[in-house]
Amino acid sequence: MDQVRRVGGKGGVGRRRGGRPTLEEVAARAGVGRGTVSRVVNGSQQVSPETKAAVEQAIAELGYVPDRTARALAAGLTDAVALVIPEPEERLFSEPYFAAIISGVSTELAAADKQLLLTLNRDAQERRRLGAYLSGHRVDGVLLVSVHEDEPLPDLLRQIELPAVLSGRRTAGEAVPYVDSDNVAGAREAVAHLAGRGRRSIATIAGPRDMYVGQARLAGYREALSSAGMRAREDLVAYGDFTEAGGRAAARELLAREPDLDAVFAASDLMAAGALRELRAAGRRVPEDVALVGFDDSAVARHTDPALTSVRQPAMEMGRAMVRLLLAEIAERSAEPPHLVLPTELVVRASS
Amino acid sequence: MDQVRRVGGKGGVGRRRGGRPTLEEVAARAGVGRGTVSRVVNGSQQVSPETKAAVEQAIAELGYVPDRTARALAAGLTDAVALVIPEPEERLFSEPYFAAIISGVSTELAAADKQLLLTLNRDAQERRRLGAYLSGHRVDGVLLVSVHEDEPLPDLLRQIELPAVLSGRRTAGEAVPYVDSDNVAGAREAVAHLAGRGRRSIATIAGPRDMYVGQARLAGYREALSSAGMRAREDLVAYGDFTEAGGRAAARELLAREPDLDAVFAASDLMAAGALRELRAAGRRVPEDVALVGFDDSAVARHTDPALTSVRQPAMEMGRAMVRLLLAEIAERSAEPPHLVLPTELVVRASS
DNA sequence: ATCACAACTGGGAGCGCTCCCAACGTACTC
DNA sequence: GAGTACGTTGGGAGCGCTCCCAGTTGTGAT
Repeated sequence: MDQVRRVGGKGGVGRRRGGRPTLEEVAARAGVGRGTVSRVVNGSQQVSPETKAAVEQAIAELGYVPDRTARALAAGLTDAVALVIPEPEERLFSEPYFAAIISGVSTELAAADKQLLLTLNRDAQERRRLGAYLSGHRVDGVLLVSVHEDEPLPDLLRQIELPAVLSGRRTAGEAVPYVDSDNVAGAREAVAHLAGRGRRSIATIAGPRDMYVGQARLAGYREALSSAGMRAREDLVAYGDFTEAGGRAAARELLAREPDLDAVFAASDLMAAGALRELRAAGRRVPEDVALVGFDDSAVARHTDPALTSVRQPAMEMGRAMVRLLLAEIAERSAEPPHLVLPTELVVRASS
Repeated sequence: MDQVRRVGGKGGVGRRRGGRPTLEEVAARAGVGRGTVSRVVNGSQQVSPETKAAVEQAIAELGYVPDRTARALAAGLTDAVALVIPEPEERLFSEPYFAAIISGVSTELAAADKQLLLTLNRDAQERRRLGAYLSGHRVDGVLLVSVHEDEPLPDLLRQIELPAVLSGRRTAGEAVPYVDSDNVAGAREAVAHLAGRGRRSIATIAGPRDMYVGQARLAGYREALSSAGMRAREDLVAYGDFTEAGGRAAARELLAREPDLDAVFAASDLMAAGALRELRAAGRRVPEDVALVGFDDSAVARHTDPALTSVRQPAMEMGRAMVRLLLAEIAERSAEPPHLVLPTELVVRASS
């Protein structure tokens, strides 16, 4: 029986390493020891040019590719990072924000030659299993997107000493490293823009109360009103859940409370799109009767009619920044959890 | 690049994730051998109930979580699957199709307790590195989305004997396992719908010629015309690249060739959205003057004004099916490359 | 009592790699 | 000449697990 060929895997499912050469074989062929090949592969300076050349030739001849699994086991580092998105799929579909984050993360990770493990966690049950997953030593760090205030995962991760970075913070004083966009300033700018156009009765459709991002945008709304010398009226604030349906319901509510409102700032484009529909249904013209501004500058914003003025978040850049922060944390844990707040940009279109 | 490796090798202690218990420690605590613990963890029937209970208690007490890296190395199976999306990020953002595929894949993979490795490959250079990645023994199989006709990856994968499943096929006689939606039938239904509404001059904005999906939808268009007793006119076919801009340019072209066209079937919603803009700009009313149908039933379709009639692809289900096929291939390679073609559904809205 | 056979169980032998250390030059110094 | 320093190098000792093979025990048949 050939031990060389012998492969594991229960149920007879062969190990599929059809003769893939190992470090050892490269070493034999190059006439050097394992350690030397390892040094060459990992770019150590401690190898003489001639030896290096010989090893590289052997690698080329054999078509050797290092086994990352073995490397991970021996070195204790997996060179992989998990991206956790604890959201129902509807949002994943409709919010290009996620796609942009993923794209940014992917780009930056590829540059660092790290791998991306994607985890979509719809429900709490899956979330629980995730803990085991992550402690199963398969990733060096975790990227967490769209965390709710009561999300326990970040703390769990800290407990098992797995570096993590959030996109967005759970609270104002977030204790875990994060990257966020300047939601307060973005909202402020949007509302100031509305005020600047002479709108006097500016309502807002805020995000969920249990998400910092919702609170922040609402705070920006209030700040802008106050700066413009307007009184903040609680009856001009309605809450939505970032969905189109939620936005529509919120708009209906606002219209009922204040039929004369002449502007709406929605904390997401999807909610703005819902509001747009409701305003239309209620016979309001946009922007003539009611100006409308959204948040996210998503594809939806460009396709409504009229196209939505919206606050652009640098989602892709946020993804990249998250990775940079995470890799730094993996290399060396910093004493203070670092964070980064990126600026937003108001994109003015026909709706305001 | 990784000089500051954190311990390992010798001394036994000091490894990265502090006191995570090992199989061996569980064995010691339960007073059994390693093999027995392994059997319990992997659900073997060959363990007496008492022993099993003892081991399970030890596992619970110690909070033991198997190390997947070690398992992968020893067993030769990684329990991970790569999802490769060789697309520029623009499409990833704008086409909810990808998000839906990802979501389906993720769901099905989670159910099988497998991990999802996501790889976005913008350019050919990254694509090349991918080969090494994949042969680096980190995944048991590969899911490939949106493959162009000249994509070499599937064949490369077959060469290194890594099971793969495509979403969509490269050619009519695809030799690699795939899951596809019935593009021909979908297009046929869309065009038949247009003909059924009395449209006589039905143009199409087809997808890229080098993608099977483009060809298939074009074929469906022709079949439907022929079934309706209409002559296929080549001047009523324009090609786009699945983007909005491409759709707009194609619509301009069509309008120039045949000002009297009264319907357009676009091979994607994004192209339909572009066409809608161009039709408007050219003074045509939709649907009164020109009826319009898209493909994909994406979020865009719902947000244009009028909302687009579109062909829905079961993208999420396709993702799930891909995983099922792949897992089957991993378990046991089938002689004939299996494939699955899922039905589409016409969603009629205001544009037609 | 003996034997055959099954049901269990322990632990050796790796999987392919990284780490580290001792050992080897070689080139200087004193 | 011995002594010191340093740049290289080979290979032992694991990393935590699975696989598999010999036990070991228990059971029923002879």
